Amino acid sequence: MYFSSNALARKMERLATESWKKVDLSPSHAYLLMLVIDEPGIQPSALVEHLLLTPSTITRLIEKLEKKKLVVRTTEGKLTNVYPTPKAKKLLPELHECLNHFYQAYSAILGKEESTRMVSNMNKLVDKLTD
Amino acid sequence: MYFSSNALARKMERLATESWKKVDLSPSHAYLLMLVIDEPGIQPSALVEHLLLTPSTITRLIEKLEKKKLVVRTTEGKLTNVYPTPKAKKLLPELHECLNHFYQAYSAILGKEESTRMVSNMNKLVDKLTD
DNA sequence: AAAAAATATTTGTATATACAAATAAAAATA
DNA sequence: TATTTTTATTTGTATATACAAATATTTTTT
Repeated sequence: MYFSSNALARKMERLATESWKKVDLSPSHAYLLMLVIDEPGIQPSALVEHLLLTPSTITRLIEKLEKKKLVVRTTEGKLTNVYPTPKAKKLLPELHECLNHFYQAYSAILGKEESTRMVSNMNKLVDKLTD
Repeated sequence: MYFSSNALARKMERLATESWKKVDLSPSHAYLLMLVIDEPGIQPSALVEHLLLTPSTITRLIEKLEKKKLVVRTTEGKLTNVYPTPKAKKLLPELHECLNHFYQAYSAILGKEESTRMVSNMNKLVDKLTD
């Protein structure tokens, strides 16, 4: 189980990295950016929930996107809002293309049905492991 | 799919790390060590196949176990053999205990049947992704 | 036999992520 | 209102792993 889940994650990472090469973003950065475009002003805590990553990782991802001028951060009190830049919005169609490319890539290998089932099983498992 | 597989791997990593705390080894180190004990003189290239990791990672894992005096390496020509030390052999029962603890931990959460099915599905998937 | 190609391993460096501690602000309690 | 607790985010540092290049050796080809 240990090695299977790790191996699967690494394979998926590779496939995803390949898919997002065109926009020069890692899959995590790309997903985060899409969430920010979809919901401008979204807070890091919300990103944590969507992406199943830890707060520190989210901070690091945002920092990198900020350097690339794809998002901006405004902090008021203890809360932070993350907004997409025009540059990011312009990139959206390409991001969707990459997402689609990735989906096609793995569902071509697994079949759409099996893919869907697998994802939902994994999610169930993750939920159960999240106490 | 991308986040689900990654999240699952991270949860499993945590569960496994917990299980191997007693012997003060990371799961990867522990599995590698068990393989070496099981097949003294095993070569890095064989470990690569068993553990689904890259050669460089295997080298790094062995290096660490060597520092802990749990394995020794002998190199002749381009081939390297890895052997367990007596210290490692003495550790074997504890390693098995940890392995069992880990198995109990996740199959308690998922059920033995679902666990087995999940693992075999993941392996199938990994195989298909390994071109 | 000399040169080229293939194979096994190691080394330098980079990426993704996490944990724990630090910071800072808001909310709850006394 | 002052104090404590909780919540949100960031920072310092560590781990697991990979890729690409380097090294060394064996095998194949010429």
